[in-house]
Amino acid sequence: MTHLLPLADEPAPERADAARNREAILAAALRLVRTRGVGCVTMDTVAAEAGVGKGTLFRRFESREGLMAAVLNESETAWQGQVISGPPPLGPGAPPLDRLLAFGHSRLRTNLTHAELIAAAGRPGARSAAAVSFANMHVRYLLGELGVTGDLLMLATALLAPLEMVVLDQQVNAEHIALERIEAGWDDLVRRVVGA
Amino acid sequence: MTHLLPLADEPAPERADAARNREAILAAALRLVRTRGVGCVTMDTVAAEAGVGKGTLFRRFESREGLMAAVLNESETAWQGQVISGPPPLGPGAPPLDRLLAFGHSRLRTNLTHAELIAAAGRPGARSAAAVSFANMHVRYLLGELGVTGDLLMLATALLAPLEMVVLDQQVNAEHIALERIEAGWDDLVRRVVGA
DNA sequence: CGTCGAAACGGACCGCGGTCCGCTTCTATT
DNA sequence: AATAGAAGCGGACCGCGGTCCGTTTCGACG
Repeated sequence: MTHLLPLADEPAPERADAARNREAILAAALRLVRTRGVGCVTMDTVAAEAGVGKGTLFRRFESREGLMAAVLNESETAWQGQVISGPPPLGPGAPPLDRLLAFGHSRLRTNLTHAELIAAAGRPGARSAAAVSFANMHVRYLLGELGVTGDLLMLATALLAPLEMVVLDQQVNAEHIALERIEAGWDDLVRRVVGA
Repeated sequence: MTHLLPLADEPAPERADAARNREAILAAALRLVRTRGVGCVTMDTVAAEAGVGKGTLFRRFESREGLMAAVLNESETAWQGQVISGPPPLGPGAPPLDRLLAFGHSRLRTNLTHAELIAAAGRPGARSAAAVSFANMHVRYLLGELGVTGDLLMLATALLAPLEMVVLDQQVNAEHIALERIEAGWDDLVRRVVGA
């Protein structure tokens, strides 16, 4: 038994080879997604490309959805960076309303861009918890800056909901609504909610 | 060759045995979903229960998602009946705002009740096209009655979006938000949108 | 270093959704 | 009633996601 007491229950340190494999897998997956498209990426393929056994994939990333979520997370993180410290109006420096509007447009485009990946990542992935709550927090913050009062968490959720892929997909692929109209509709919604 | 000219291109009449099988399959699926829960219903099981070959399932209902969508559609239709001709405030007879609020609450509960089935029916099913557009149309109508002006299709979509299962699931299962709060949040959203 | 327990590995294996194709059944027509 | 061919049928078959478990590798400690 080691001498130190487990003050905080750390999430288990992960062995060196494990970390190496995780990275190899993620890299392989990213490469395959880019070259062949999401639909053609099977777990066996990724395993082969990464030079590991299939079992390893599933130990590191729970499921196919989990792996896809991890791949998606790559670009998601970059996007979050833009929001937090990128150039205005998306990043800080612009008036709150401008930022909010820019945020919505950006999210819209981003979601549409990664549509396939988002679908493959599935809903119940760890993606939701992270991505959704980041977006929600940011919108809540901007609503606060705008002086909006009320249940901000609910309000933020309401603003974010129409930007979810389920909704967007229906509008774009089934109803063939133009992007500009969706954007305009969202702007309108925002203005009504903030009471401008 | 028959004598009559195909004035309208009818969707092919469906043979007697085909119709019989479709019904048997649907009934079997419904029964199994009720007794064992959605997760335990495999296509082979349904086929056995209905006394047909597996191939038949896939010819009638495209995919597992399609079959689940058909099962779901059963209760969906009943619900639409309530909205169109049921007792107020959900049905006709109450003031538009009351109807709209009742509509939202009802949809919320219904979605939550059929959560599993909705998940199993998947997004890209024919379910969207029908169910979503019915709801949208109804909300649009009520917004009209309330004298709201603007892009009603977008507005209706915005009001419906927070009631989608993707959003609800996140709120209920991940963030553990109470139902009452979600309802109150939606009511608030509605009031802001209609400008009351 | 050598040792030892835990963690990680890999690939054979399984179940399920989905397809395919040779056989059967229906129905329109005479 | 006979017939022809289209529509439907069924179950063997396939590929993929996911699991399991005997073997290998790591790294903490003496």
